Amino acid sequence: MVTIYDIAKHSGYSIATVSKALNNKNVSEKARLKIMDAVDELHYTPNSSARTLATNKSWMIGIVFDENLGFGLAHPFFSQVIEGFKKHVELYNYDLLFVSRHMGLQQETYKHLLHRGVDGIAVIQSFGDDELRKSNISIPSVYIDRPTNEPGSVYSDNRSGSRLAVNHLVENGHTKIAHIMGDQTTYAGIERAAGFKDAMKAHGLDVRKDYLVDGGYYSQAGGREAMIRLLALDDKPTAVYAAGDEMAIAAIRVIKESGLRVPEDISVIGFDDIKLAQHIDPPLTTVRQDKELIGQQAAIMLLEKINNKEDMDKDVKKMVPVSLVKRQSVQRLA
Amino acid sequence: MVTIYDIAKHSGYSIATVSKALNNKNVSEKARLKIMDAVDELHYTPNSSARTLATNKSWMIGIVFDENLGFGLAHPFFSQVIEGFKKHVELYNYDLLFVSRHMGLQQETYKHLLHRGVDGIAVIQSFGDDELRKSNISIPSVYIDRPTNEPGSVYSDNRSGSRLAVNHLVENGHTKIAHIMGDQTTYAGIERAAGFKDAMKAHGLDVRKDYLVDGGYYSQAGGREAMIRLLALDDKPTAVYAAGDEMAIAAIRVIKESGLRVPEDISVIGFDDIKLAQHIDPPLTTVRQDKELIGQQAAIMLLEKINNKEDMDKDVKKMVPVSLVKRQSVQRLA
DNA sequence: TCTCCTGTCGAAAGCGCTTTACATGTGTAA
DNA sequence: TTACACATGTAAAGCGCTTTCGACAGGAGA
Repeated sequence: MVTIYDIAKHSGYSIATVSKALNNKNVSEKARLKIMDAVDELHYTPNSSARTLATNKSWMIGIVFDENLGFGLAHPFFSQVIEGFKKHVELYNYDLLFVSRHMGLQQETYKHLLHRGVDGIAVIQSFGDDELRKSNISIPSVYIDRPTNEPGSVYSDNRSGSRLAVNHLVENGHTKIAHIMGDQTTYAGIERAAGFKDAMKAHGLDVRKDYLVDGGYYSQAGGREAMIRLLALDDKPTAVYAAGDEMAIAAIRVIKESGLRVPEDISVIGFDDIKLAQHIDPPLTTVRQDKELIGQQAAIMLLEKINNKEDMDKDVKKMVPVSLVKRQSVQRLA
Repeated sequence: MVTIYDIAKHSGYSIATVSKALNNKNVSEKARLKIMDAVDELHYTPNSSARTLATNKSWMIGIVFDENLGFGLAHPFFSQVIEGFKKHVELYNYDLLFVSRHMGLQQETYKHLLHRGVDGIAVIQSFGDDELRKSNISIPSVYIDRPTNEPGSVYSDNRSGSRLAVNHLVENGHTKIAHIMGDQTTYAGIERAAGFKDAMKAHGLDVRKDYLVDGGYYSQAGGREAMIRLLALDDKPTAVYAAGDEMAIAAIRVIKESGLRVPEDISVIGFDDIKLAQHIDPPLTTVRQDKELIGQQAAIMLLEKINNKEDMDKDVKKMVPVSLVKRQSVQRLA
């Protein structure tokens, strides 16, 4: 391995000067040139561990995400958020570190990140009530998709999303609107359900208990079950708003299987706008989360914290707007 | 920051002994216990930079993937492969490092990885003819989805996949079979096209020039264009085999838009089995790539190289099998 | 009793870098 | 000429850890 010593010897300067030249500190132009020549000639690459050790700055950001959903990195929502995050932080030369799952223990993961000396942490996790507990020393961090007691989070405006969905349905003449809820321990699930109720009330509609069904963790299986329960009702809803696209897609399938049509008999609206949404039949009307933007905002917030450690504990929360994407799964009530 | 010195002082042993205790070297049980107590008490976390500097082992694996496709981390194929890769390497305590793109220059990326001191590199990239050029010092690496001049790669059995597709079509009575090719600078594209031709010949069918259209980089846009060209033919094919699901999906859409039906008028078969495939109408029959397995095999190969540096340059290639997933986009020719 | 071995432990060097504090040389002003 | 300021370069310490090598104690064998 070629080190700074080799460059020093080869260029005739001391290692201190070499280091300064490499870091754009004050050295004469002549020295810089000679040193850079040596660098090129010897194919020198600085050693980041040594640098990190000396400066206490790793230029790495740790990513922690929920592994319990079974998708891992391939999660349709997470991966896009992370991509948005990555695009922004790499502008500032940070690399991303994905650490091994440590038996699901947040505490262990945090320790590991501490061990790695990351400059910041982005946690992207929809549920779970335990948080990255800080030890005596703490790392700047940001939470995505869920506000926490810890300072700093960015998430979608879930309530507005529900309002958008309900409004759209009501505008199309629907009053018998059901809601397939996301798990009620998740922030998004709670907010979307609350937003749904509020919006219904705002329209003078009452929210019937039997029209409120739990779809669990946003999976197709959960959506399926929920929809089956709704179809079993004597007085079926004419529209259902699902708190997630996967659940909405499953719901559509169940409706079709039962011999009814979407949207002619029942209108369906989802949440997320995953890639699949536009490809199913009928294309799904849904509330779109701006995944890239969420990632980007989280990145901005985290870099801010990293650079201004003083107010690292300032609790900023950033809500990113959602929008309604009208496709063909909603129809005016006859 | 609490260091090994603090533990030494607190436990009454030297830092050498502390280090040994932490690394399960020979120390008396008594010493180990005392030291571990101190570790717990002081919330000690070892510093990985220091350790890496001393041992020249980082326990990080660098991931390099193609950013030019526009998906980044959210790429439907890549993300699943990487997830499979991650699942395996984390069993051995490796973390994954995603480095910033450096102006698309492989050479820069490689230098950066060298700078980071990763123990190994996984390159997942379907095309591009430049490779991670090694400098004088080289890092164990593995190439995914494309064999290279560099030793070590794992990829799907693309030719067999084409054979599977063609056989299935022929078994269903088709003879007028078109192929929407993947870009012919990509390994997969070349292999699938070659496999297609071989299979056709094996059945005594000739491959017509006008039935061989280029779909570009596996995108829907490319598939769309290719299918339009096929439909413009006087003598239309009764079946089309696309070298990628996205292209197949676009093709189906074009066919429907033209007033024809899938599979009644034209059968379609894809390659990949992305998640979308089962959700479109009609559900797509396709050649399935085992993304998780590819990732896992790559991980196994890389760890092998890392652990047996001697034969790092042994050129192993691993081909992972593909399978045909029959759904409803193929029909027996009337 | 003395010698030799074995098992534990510690001093110190070293991994590759940054940074402080100081030395040196040059030019300028008095 | 002397005095001083400034620009440039360097020696050395230190970041937190591993590892070699030697010291030492205690037990076994003669």
